[in-house]
Amino acid sequence: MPPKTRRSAAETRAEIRRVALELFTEKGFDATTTRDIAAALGMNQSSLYYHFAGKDEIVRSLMETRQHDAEEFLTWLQDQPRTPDLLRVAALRWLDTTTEEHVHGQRLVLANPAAQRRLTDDGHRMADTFDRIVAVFAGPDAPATETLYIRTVFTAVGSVLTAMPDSHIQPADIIATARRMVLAMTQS
Amino acid sequence: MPPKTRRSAAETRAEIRRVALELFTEKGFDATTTRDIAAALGMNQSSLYYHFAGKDEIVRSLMETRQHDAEEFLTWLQDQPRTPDLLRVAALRWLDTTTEEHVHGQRLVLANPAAQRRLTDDGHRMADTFDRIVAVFAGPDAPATETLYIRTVFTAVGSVLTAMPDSHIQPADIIATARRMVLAMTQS
DNA sequence: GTCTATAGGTTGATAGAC
DNA sequence: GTCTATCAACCTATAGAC
Repeated sequence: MPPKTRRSAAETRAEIRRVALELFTEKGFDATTTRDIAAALGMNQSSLYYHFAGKDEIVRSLMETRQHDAEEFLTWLQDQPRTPDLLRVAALRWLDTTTEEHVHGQRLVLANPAAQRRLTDDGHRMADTFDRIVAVFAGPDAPATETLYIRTVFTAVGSVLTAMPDSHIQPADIIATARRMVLAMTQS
Repeated sequence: MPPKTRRSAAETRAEIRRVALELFTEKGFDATTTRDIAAALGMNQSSLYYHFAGKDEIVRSLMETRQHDAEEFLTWLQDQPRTPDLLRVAALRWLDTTTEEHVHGQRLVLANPAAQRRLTDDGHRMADTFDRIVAVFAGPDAPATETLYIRTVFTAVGSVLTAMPDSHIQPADIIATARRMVLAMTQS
């Protein structure tokens, strides 16, 4: 326990992130002003700039990409023998790397698709990696519906969140439902 | 063929809607200015206000809700005997009412979830109707994962669009993939 | 670290000529 | 119907006192 100080810089930074995540997810990034964030914390709008370089930086720090996870997963995937049940095994493995915090991040991204494209060039790299993951199962000559199907399997969490964007749903329930969806869509 | 006039009011209105749909879907509603829309049409920003009362009105006219379809579907659904395959039959029936134009509308909504909540109170009514549809299969005491699963089945088109937001994908392919997803998720 | 004050820039919308 | 001109409102970000 640190002695009763006012509030450390690191704590305040975390508080800003927490409030911003909530507001950006609920009202959208563009519609959320820096004043909104500051007001929710009972502080002045300009004080945010002591902790973050700007509004963009706040949302960027929240849109933690899973780029590294995805690349690691791709490496593993490409080393696997192409057994008939590989799609199921792989999709479940990917799902297992999804933490509750990732679900909150996914919610934020789905609530602000345009902002993600605008502000994170990491979103593009993530999309590239996903293309390569899908390509393991559906080559370049595969029909569009096949590619789409595979892709939907791997983005099951996003599917469930799209069906139920309400932010009070438990991340654990989202993940559990996504698992059931993956199982159903990969029955042989 | 109408005689070579400059451009009728109805035609211009349609053009504005077409361009706005594209921009709102790609850049997002908040990030798209009335100047952007006007520029894409080679006209002045203020001229838009002859055809629409405001920016909000344009997007509202594009977010055509399927409220009527959904209510009609709910009425039909509640009259059906609760056979084991009702979920599959019903989900496919709902899917069959989805036109290509609906897919474009869905894309717009998914690209601007916050704007929909802000500007259309019709979105809430739609959500209510969907709650009642889902309730036919998962009562109030059903576990959250069951409700989520049913909901995901009925929003299959949204799932596929979330997996692949690129706007160059053919609506027919989206619908076909959604059908395959519904079939897989409703195997008995 | 947080405040006040304000600069600097966009934006949605209106008024009125043609 | 479309234009020019303009405004009031709002936002992000900075400067500088405390």
